[in-house]
Amino acid sequence: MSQTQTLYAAYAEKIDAVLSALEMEGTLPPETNRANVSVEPPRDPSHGDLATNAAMVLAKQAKTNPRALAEQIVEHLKRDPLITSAEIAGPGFINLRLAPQSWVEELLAIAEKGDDYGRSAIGTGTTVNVEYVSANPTGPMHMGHCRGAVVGDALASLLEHAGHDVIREYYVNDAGGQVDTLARSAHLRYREALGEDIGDIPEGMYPGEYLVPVGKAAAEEFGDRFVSEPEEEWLPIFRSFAVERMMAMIKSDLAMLGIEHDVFASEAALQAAQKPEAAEAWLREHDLVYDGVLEKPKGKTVDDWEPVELPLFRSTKFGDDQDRSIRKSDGKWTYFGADLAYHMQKAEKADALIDIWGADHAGTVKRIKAAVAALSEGQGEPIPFDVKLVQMVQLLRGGEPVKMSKRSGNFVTIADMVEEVGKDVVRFTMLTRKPEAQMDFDFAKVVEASKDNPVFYVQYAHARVCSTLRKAKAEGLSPSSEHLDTLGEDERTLIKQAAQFPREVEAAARAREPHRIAFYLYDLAAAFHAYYNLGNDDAQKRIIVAQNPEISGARLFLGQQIGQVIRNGLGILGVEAVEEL
RNA sequence: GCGCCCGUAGCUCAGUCGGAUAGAGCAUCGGAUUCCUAAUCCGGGGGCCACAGGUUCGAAUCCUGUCGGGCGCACCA
Repeated sequence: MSQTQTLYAAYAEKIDAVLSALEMEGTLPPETNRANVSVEPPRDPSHGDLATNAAMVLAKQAKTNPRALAEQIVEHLKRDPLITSAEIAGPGFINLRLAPQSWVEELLAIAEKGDDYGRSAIGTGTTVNVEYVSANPTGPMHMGHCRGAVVGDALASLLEHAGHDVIREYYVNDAGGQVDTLARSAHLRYREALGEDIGDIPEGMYPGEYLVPVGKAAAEEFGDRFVSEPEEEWLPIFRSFAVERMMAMIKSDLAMLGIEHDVFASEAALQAAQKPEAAEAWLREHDLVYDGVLEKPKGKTVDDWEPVELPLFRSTKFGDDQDRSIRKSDGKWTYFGADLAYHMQKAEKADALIDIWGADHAGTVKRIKAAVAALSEGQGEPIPFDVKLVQMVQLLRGGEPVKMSKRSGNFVTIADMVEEVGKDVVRFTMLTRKPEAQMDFDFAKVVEASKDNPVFYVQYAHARVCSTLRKAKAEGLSPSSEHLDTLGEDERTLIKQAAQFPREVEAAARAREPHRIAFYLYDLAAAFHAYYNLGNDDAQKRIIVAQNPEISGARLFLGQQIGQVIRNGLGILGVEAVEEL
C-alpha cells in the first residue's frame, strides 16, 4: 500500500486480491477480465460504506449466476477484520461496511498529510501542457475570455494535484493582421497625445479608450519622430510597442483572477524561427499538404469570393469537411498554419497537450487534431492531445442581457467584473457548471443573493470551523486525536464525506473536469453545516461540549480536518478559504 | 445544407467506467435561533431524464434517427 493511496483504492486492491484468490481456487477462470469491476461508495448510504459490482460483471466469465459468485467473494471478504459486514443485495451487488477504526484512520491521515491530503500520484512522471486564455494582444480581457481562463487555470492546478508536472501556457498571437491594426490604432492615439485632433476613430481601427495611455507613452518615448513618417518606418516599432503594453495589461487582468502563466509563447518568434516552414516541408513530403483550390463556402454568403490556389492540408483524411489552407494567398501563414507548428513546439517539452478554447472555435478542432496527430506520429510518438471547448457565457443584470459590442469598444472587462463581484465569486461561479454547457452569469444574482451563491456556502463552512476553533481556544480547549474513539455515527457520516476527496481529485483529473471539485466541496460543506446544526437541538451534540474536554477535543480535531479538506479543495479552484465572513 | 455542444423538477443546474427508489439550490408550503456565526439546519409538495427505436442482467448515461436551443462553416484570429 503506497503512502498516497486512497481508502477507496485500498479496498479496490483488497477486492482484487480476493478475485485473484478465486482464480487460484478455480472459481474464476485464469486471467479474468476485470476491467469493469468497480469499487465505490453506494449512492444510498444505507447500503453501506462500499459497494462492488464484481459478481455481476464476472458471473458470465465464471459461467455462474451473479449471486452464487457473490457468495464466494463475500466468504473471502469476511475474513478481513476491518470489514464488519459484507452483504449481497439486489441483482448481485456486494455491500461492505467498514469498522469505525477505518474512518478514524482516515481522519488521522488527513491530519498527517495536511495540505497534501488529496494529492495523488496518478500523474507522476508526465508533463502536461495546458494552453489557455491566449487572448489576442489587442485589448483588455473581457468576459468572453473569462470562463476559459478560470477553467484552464483550475484544470492546471487539478492536474498538479494529481501528480502531473504542468506547464501553463499562453499563446500570444502577435503576428497576424490584427496586430497591424493595433499598431495603427496606437499610432493614431500617439498623434492625439501630441495634440493633434484625430476626430472619430475610423472604421477598422480599435476605438477603445485603453489605447489612449499607450499613445501617451509612445509620445513620451518617441517624441514627434514618427508623426509624419511613412507607415513602413513606424509600423514594426508600434507593433511591438503596443503588443508589449497590451500584454502587460492582460497579465494584470489575469492577476486579478489569480492567474499566472509559466510560458508566453510568441507567434512572431515561432515564425521567425521558421517552425511553420519545417512543418510544411514534412507534411508535403508525406503528401499531407498539396496545392489546391477550395470550393465556395456553403450556407454563408461571401461577397468577394474567388477561387485561389493555396497550400492545403489534407484534413479531410481525418474527418474534416474540407482541406484547410496553411498559407494565405500572399504567402503569409494562416492562423492554422502557424498553429500546427506551435503545437509541435509545445510537444517538445510535454507528454500531453490540452487546449482550452472558446466554443466559437469549435469548427477548427478537427483540423488541428488531425495535424497534430499526423505530425507527432510522423516525428516519433503520437502525443495525447485534447481540446476542451468552453461554451459561451451570457451576461445578465437582473435578468436582462448586458449589451456588448467589441467594435464600439464597449464591453464588460474582466477588471470591471472582478471589481464588482470579487475574484472568488467569479472563479467559483464559472466552475459550478460543466464547461461544455452554456451558462448565464447574472451580476445581480451573484452578488446580492449571497445565500443562494455556493461560494459563500462553502466559505461559510470553512469560516465556521475557524470560528469554532477560535472559540475553543478562548475556552482553553484544543483539537486532540487522543479520544477519537468517542466519535459516533454523526461524525462518521462527515468523515466519510471528507474521505472521498482524494478519490474525487483523481476522478476529476482523469476526466479533466475541475467543476467536479466545486460540486464536491458544496456537498462537503452541506454535510458539515448539517453536523454543526445538530448542536442546535442538543447541546451534547455540539463540537464544544461543556465540561467534556475529551469529546470536545476529538470533535475539534474532526472539525479541523474538515476545514483542511475544504481548504485543499478551494486551493485547487483558486478560491480563498476565508477564516471569517 | 454541413459540423460541434447542449436538452434532467416551475427556474438554475449536478448525476462517478452503464448500477439499486434520478439528486441539490432557488421558488413554494410547514418547522428550528435566550444555545459553538440562522450567510445555517430539518421536513412536505413538485419528474414521460425532449421524442422514437436499438445495444444488455441493467440506460438519464452508449448507438441511430427526429425535434428544439446555442456556436461555427474560404486566405479573420
